[in-house]
Amino acid sequence: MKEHSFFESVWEVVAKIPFGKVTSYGAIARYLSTPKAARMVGWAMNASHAAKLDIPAHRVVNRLGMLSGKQHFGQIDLMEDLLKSEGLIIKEDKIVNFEENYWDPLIELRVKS
DNA sequence: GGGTTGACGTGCC
DNA sequence: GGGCACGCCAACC
Repeated sequence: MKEHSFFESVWEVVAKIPFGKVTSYGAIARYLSTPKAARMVGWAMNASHAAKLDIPAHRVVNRLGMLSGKQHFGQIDLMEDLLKSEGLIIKEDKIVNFEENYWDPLIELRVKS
């Protein structure tokens, strides 16, 4: 039995992001009831990458839809390319159709009434 | 326990 | 929209 650290909780949410959808670090943080720990979400992405986990970190951007973490993908254009291949429109490190493809775990993973 | 870190967010200019 | 200062907090040393 493995303890669920904050990082693992983040990875669990990110892994549920559907193809072609994106969300923000803050949204994940809010979903985990720690809205002020949004920075940790980004750190968790870095940790997941280091741990070689299969986490779609490219689907997580900041609240402005900007590819703030692109420089952590090894190749600068990798994140942008991955998102483009999923139907997203990127212009100058920013997702143009961000709101259209925004996936909020608070809504999507909420227990439907 | 204390200082540093950080792929963020909010407020303000 | 861009830039800056500050806050926030889990993980790390």
